[in-house]
Amino acid sequence: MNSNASFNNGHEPTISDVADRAGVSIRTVSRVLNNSPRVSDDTRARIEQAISALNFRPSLRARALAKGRSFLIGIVHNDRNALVLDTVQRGVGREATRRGYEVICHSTPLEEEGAIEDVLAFVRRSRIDGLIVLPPVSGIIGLPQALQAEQVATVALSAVPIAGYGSVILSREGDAAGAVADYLVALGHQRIAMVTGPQTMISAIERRRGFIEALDRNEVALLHEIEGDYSLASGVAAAEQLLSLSPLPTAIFAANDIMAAGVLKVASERRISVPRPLSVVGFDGSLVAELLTPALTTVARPFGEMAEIATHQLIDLVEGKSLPNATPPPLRLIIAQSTEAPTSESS
Amino acid sequence: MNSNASFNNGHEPTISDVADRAGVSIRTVSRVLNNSPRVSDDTRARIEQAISALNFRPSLRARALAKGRSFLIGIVHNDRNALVLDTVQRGVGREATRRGYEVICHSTPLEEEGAIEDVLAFVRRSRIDGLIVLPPVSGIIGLPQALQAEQVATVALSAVPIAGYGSVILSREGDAAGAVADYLVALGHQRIAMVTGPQTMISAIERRRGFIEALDRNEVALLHEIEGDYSLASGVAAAEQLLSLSPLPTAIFAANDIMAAGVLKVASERRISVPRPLSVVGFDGSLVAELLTPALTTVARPFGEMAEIATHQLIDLVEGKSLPNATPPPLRLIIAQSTEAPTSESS
DNA sequence: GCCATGAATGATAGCGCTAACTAAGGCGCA
DNA sequence: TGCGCCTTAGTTAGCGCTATCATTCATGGC
Repeated sequence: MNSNASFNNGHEPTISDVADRAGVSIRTVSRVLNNSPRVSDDTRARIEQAISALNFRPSLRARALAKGRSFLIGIVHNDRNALVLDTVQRGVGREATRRGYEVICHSTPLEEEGAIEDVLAFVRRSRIDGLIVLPPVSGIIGLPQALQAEQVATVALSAVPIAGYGSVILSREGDAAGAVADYLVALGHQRIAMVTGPQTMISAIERRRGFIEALDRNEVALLHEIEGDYSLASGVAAAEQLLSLSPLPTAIFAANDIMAAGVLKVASERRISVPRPLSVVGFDGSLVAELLTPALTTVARPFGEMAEIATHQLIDLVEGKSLPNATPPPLRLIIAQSTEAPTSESS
Repeated sequence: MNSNASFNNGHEPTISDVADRAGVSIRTVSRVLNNSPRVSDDTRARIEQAISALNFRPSLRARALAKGRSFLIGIVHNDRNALVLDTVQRGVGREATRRGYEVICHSTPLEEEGAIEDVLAFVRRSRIDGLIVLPPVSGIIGLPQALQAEQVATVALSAVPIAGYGSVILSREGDAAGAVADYLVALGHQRIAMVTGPQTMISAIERRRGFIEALDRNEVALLHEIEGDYSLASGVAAAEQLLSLSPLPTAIFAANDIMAAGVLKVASERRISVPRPLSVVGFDGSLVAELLTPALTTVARPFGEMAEIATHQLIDLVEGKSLPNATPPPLRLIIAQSTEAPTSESS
């Protein structure tokens, strides 16, 4: 359509090209670029016109060098976040672009000792201004302190408050797990079992706690629980035990969608159909939930919005602005085909 | 353990700190940093020792400014790549780190017109030195030319050769689809149907072509084909038609795992069990394949290694080295529980 | 009318690194 | 012994911006 061709004399236009064209000094152009108030409307208009005429955009790297900042923010994640990574990156990217930053991603292993060193190496090497840490990496003990020592502003996503981060975007996973319990009890379930996540991980602890506390409030006792490690195999192993109980549970809550997939596998093998006589609930709201048969009732975490909020806070932190308390959107129970009221004879 | 504390006098050590400590000029330090040969072993050793004593690492942004390059490479992907994104990023990150580059990710929408503009805006804004483009974005008509005009080195991952990119890392998806056909025929299937991907997308065209050509070679005619769009809903819709055929197909090949999940859903609804009398095959080797019940026979694409190779080539391109022809690892047929020989009466 | 006041703009020194260009030795060879 | 040559190391001018001064110019109170 319109020829956006820059008047490129062999190189990108620089701030002095703009200054020449507008007939001012580069200092004044710089003021306009930085929204400094001491510029007359007239001059400002002339400069802005020159900027768009030349299709000029300031060099991030020159600005970075002069300002002593990189205008880069990092995301630290783990392959456990694979299913939500794209969503998170989009959220971070939207807000970062709006504010003139770029986003660097780093996938870190989760081995106890190596992780902190790995993250620190990443921070030092890339010279980012700020960092967003996703769970479960955010829950690593000692990481906030290590990052603090490294002088990098950090915002974490987490299921519980953690001291040491510049800010924590909370997702109330315990509450959401409680909502699952309420929902199952409301359907009429009494024999409810749970496959928990690894109790070394904060999110897993929270999901278990929230679920059990809500059952208590409903005066229903947890029939049985088995600890998994969020993997498919552990979901299968847990289900094999739970589905050998007699009488069978009428509902199983798995602490993530992947283990729930394992439960569905074992149920299918044993010809126990879902949702009746067995209801199954997952957690995460990942895209696998709807692919499974039957589609899984699960809890969706609004990672896109959380990421956006986290980025907003992070950049405020980097730029020394005050941090308003952000309230992230709540988690949402997504009811699909894997849950139903228990059959009458078994309730 | 060991205190890695830098002798930080309030700021990161710079090249002149190193020069002072080693008793040489910064020019000589710079030569060491850039592996220039004209430095005596003695001096080099002294400088290297000073570097590690100060825990100095050169500022990427200063180097970027001086060299006129950013040492940043970008990955352009799309939410369709969500399931492999983490793998790709790891692969790219490994090689990029090794060579002193950082990785910026950008998720781009796939609307026909908007995509090219979106990618160009990203390239201009971030000032990356090079770009890796994943399918299906890599297949957008006109994109290679637009990127060429933008002067950014680009390597694409693709199922077919595409003119205009600096280099293309090929995954022979047609061949892999052919291997699926061979495998099904070898099992004894004769009534085989396919759910294709959208025939506007290169990968979808290739998968269809490879599958049908291999069936031809085996002298088996494709019973029926329905075009989907790689979504779950389209998989369901296609399966509803295919499973209304009479006699039923004994095998269905879906062009991606997600549509295959849709086929499993419909099969389950209609109480047609898998793998007998109905075998189902997917494509992608995504982590959903193993979560499904039964676990899906599928084709794994070695994205991690492809990404690593792509990055290697890209950086060679950026640095003006010659490009050796890279042979990416082949795709792999993963045989799981969703396929089996057809029941004798139906073969 | 004169100087304090303040707004608008300019000159210029870095930010930390790279890369011409220069300069200083050490050596072989006539 | 003197000369050019090669190797090694230093000097210094940018890269494109920001930000600290300094400067100019209009204004207004006395």
